[in-house]
Amino acid sequence: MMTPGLLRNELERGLQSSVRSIWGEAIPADFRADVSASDNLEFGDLSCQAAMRLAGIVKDNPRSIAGRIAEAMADSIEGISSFSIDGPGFINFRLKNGYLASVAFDLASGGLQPLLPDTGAGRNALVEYVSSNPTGPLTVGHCRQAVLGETISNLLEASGWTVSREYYFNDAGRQINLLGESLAARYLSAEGGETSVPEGGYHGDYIIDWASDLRALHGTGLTWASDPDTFIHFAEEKAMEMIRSGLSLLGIEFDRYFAESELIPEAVTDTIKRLSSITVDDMSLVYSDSEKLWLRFTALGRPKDRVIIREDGTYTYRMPDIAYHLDKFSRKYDLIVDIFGADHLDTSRDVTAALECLLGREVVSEKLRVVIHQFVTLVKDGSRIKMSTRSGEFVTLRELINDAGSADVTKYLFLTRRAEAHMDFDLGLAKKQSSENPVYYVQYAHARIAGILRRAGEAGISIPNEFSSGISKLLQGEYERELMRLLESVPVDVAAASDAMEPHRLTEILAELATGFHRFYQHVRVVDTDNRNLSAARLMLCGACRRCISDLLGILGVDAPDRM
RNA sequence: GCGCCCGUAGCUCAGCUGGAUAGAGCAGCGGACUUCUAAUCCGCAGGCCACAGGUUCGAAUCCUGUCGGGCGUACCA
Repeated sequence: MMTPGLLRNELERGLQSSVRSIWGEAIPADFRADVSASDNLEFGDLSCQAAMRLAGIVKDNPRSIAGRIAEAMADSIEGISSFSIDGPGFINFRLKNGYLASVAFDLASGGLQPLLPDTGAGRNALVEYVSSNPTGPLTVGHCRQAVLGETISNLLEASGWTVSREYYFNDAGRQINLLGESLAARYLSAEGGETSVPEGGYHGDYIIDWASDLRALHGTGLTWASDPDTFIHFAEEKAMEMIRSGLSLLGIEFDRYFAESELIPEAVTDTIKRLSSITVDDMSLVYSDSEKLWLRFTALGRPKDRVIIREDGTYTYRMPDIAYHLDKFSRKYDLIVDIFGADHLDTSRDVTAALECLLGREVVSEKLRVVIHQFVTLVKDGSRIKMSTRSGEFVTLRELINDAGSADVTKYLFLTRRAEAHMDFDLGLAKKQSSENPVYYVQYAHARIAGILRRAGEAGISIPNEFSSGISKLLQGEYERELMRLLESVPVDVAAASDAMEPHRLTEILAELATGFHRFYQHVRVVDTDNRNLSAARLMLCGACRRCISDLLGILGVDAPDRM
């Protein structure tokens, strides 16, 4: 099967060998003749700009270089019908109609997956995301990360990776203690006690509900002084429950919730031992300062040394985080993906530096990929809202989904922006936006196609079972070709999105597909009982489009409805 | 102060491993439903790509600086 990816590879190889056969040694070893999609149909379907980049190297003008390259292209590449030299020196290629139609046929019959390059080849990837500590419900900020992580996981799976989704949380630190103490305060104050939420504690109303649940279960009489573990465990359980229910609203299921306490007891001490045995410029990586233990991050190229063990003997959170990452590496994954908010950037760099020092720079840079996303700023009535779980001021995931109308709308909205872009989210506009949301535009295209397929079924017309050149001869019209060209580029673009781990590109592709189909629909009649062969051929394009849309929406975790 | 991210149409954002006239959605204006779903399509209008330099045959894209916004700069996570 000639796939869009293979076609481009062969074309690039052909161009490269042609360049080498002409100029030989003058060409740098790493020279690549890239082929990309033409952004304007007038310039053909694919375009190569190697000639312009070679101009300086071989001392000739780009147009003449382009001519020589094209002339030397050995045999014509399967699927390419013609080329031309245009503009300053672009080599433009036109794709054969038969090839375009065959790709559409493959899409219609087997969906997107078989046409995607098998980059992962069954290797194992671990994706860590959300990883919010159990201190309260998931908020708008977590939502972006959850959706990002889930879609990246799906995208990796689409390109052949076996993905494990993991949620890491800290169940041993002082935050959990504070949470327990905050619960105790609510519990006791309901009994008329004077206790108030502790300094730095959690003020959210949800803790009041937990307190009454706790009384229902344990009655009265518990005190923070004598039963701290009861409060802590209850609070943690409740918080995890809230988090899980939030995630289920988004349709997200983790393969594993990894608690810090699950790290074997020696994991952290062993890590410290290993770090202690390392010296950089005759200085130990670990040093003590009276009662505290420091890690010399500055020796690893980081801006500041950090405390790793406090005076009371407890670890600061970088330490277990390093140990946890070592654990991940020891589990023999081929790819380890961390998804973090911008506030974790600095820490993540520290952890990476420590890992590079312990495992070797090559191993870490080969396996570890960190995706950092910027924050979501909530805007209400024109002004920004500062969110904080601790102060109890936040908008939950659930409220957000209710406001936006559905989980699908919410997910799609978050995925239209790239991770590094800051996001303003106007709550007041959420509802208004949702009725004119791009997701409906895409879903509507899908529903329209489903409608055509139903109608065709009633008329006894179906997509051909086998591909033949006769089919492509029926698809010569302007709108057919436009749609086929679009469909042909989808697998390549999806593969690129997967390699870059940039899910927002999928929403771009979807919007293009929907636009392409709506245009096609507007101008071309599909079901026509007087032209059954033509109908069947056009139906094939509809089927290809439908599969592409539903497969892509599937990767985003968004529903592809048959009726709207 | 220092580090990272961002600054593109009225609004929300794509485009950023340099390339052929800078794109989309929404908002605005004007057209298209006896025909497979008008949640659609077609057209018009809208831009010193924050600003100033630099590299290049060629810059929204790369480099430097300035301004503006976000995040971090904890013995919180």
